[in-house]
Order: sequence, then C-alpha cells, then structure tokens
Amino acid sequence: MSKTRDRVRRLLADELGECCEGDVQERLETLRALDETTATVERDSDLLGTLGNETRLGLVRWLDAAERELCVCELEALADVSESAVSHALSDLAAVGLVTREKRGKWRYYGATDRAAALLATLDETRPDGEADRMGSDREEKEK
Amino acid sequence: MSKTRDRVRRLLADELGECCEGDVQERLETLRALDETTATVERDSDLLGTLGNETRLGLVRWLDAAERELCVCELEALADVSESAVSHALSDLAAVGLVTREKRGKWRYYGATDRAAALLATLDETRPDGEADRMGSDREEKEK
DNA sequence: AGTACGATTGAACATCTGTTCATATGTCTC
DNA sequence: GAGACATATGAACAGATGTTCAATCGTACT
Repeated sequence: MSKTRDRVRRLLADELGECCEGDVQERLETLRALDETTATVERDSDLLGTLGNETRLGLVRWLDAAERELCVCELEALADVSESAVSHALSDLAAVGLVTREKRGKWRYYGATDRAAALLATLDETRPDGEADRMGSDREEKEK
Repeated sequence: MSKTRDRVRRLLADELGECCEGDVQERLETLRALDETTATVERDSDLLGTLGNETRLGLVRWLDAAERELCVCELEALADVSESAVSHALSDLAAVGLVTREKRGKWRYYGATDRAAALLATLDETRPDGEADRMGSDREEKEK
C-alpha cells in the first residue's frame, strides 16, 4: 500500500504540533498496524453503502427474520418498490456478499448470509437506549 | 406502524402462490415479530450509509485503531481530502453516533464510539477468506 | 484591541444512486 | 412451438451525495 506509506511520510514530515505532541514511536506503530486495514476500507465501505439504504436493509431484515429463503415474489409484497427495484436491490446485495441466491425451477430464492446476520445483530446489540428520544438534540459538550 | 400493517394485509390478501405455499400462521408470526424492527430500518440505514463511504470509514478506522482521541489536524494528515471535507465527514459521523467529539482549548478531539468499534469488529470477524480473490467472479449456482 | 490558528458551516457543482419503464431471458405447461 | 409466469437487465432521469472554496466562528496569545 504505497498510498498509506505516502500518508505516513506526510504525517511524520509535519512538525508535531502542540495538539498532538505524543511520541512518534507510538504513532508509527499505529500506522504500521493500519497498513493492511487500509486495503479493506474500499471493500467494506462498498458493503456498508449497499446495506445503507432503506429498501436493501429492509429486504435483508426480512430475509434474516424469516430464517428461510424467500423468493422475489414474497419480498416484492413486503417492499414498497417495484419488482424491478427489488431485483436490482437483491443483485446489489448478492454482489457484496450479503445475500445468497439459489435458482429452483421458475423461482429464485434469496437468503441472508452469516455476515449480514452478524451485522444486524451488532446493530441491535449496540442500539443506544431510547435512541428515538435523542433525535436532533445535538447537545454540544462544554469546554473543560 | 400502519405502514407495516398495510404490507401484512397486502401479503395475506395475495393468494398463496406455488412458490411459497408455506403455512399462513408462520408467516403471520414473522410479520408480527418484524413490526418493531421496521421502525429501526430508517435509522439503521442512515447509520450504515454514513459509514459506507471511504473517507468516513477510513476516519473511523483510524480513530478505532488509535485507541485515543485524535484532533482534526491529525486526521487531516491521514485522509486524502481537504480539512473541510474531514470536518464535514466527522460531523456526519457524530450525528449518527459513530464518533464522539470533545472540545479542549483550541482543538476538538474525536474518538470512535463503542458502536462503531463493534461494527468494525464484526466486519473483521466475518470477513470471508481470500475475499480479494473472488472479485467479479459471479459464479451462478446451477439449477437443482 | 488585533492577529493567528483550529475547526465549522454554507453554497455551489459535478458525480453517483435509486427508481421506474420497457425489454429480454429463462422455465414451465399445454 | 406458443403462451404464461418469474425474474433480470438496460436506459433514462430525478434526486441525493461528496468535495471544494470562501466565509465564519471560537479560542489563545500579545
């Protein structure tokens, strides 16, 4: 990842400002550790972006909750968009590995992958209490 | 959620096609169980969509790996966009609860929230082996 | 007060996305 | 083969998104 190395160089070339006078060694460690991580960011953001849409997330939620494979005609009845849109959405989800697809006769059945299920579970497990109450309240931290 | 109830009605009004002749009772259960879930889809897709962007996911990765709060000037050096873009990105992330922000003197320090860390961990834990190898190979399942 | 600096905000604009409509593909039945 | 059905695909277009530039705000220092 030469891109990351460039960043490292840039970062170390900068004088250490007052905001972040922490030792260079620690910083170098952090940077090195992230070298591989950087490679995954593009792919992961693709996956998250695909899931980050009401139609597609809704479909995955249904598939995950159903605990069995559903065909497009079933999903279409649940979504608020056209059959074509559902098909497009499922294709996108399959492309990033969030759903499986299997053809059986005339129909094609879709199911949530383990990865999709794990992400949904994490969302549920970490959901802040009373999330609904905090809409738009952007309480700014006070200076200390 | 009257929206969901509408969907239920539509779904049950449909004759059960050959594709999905499974019993109505089970289906009703599933639907009822999803009643609350539906309410979270909009918010969750917002969060995922925010994280589903290279710039923003990259920032969260750095914050998570740093294991301490970083100020904008540090993050700017790591991102490939302008300081303004970093600021916009961090605002978006804070708005959906993926980063914390704290003002200290002239600087403002950002850190990854537990929720953000959990999502990153899930991504890492469920990463398919040799993910990089499977790019674009859309091996279609064969009929059975 | 004035200046410098870190960070945020708003406007503008090019690009990306998501949906629909129309058309195509594949499968089953007659 | 013809027709019906289930799903997929492509084009097109409105609306959303991400970045930059310019201006602004808040804090520290002299």
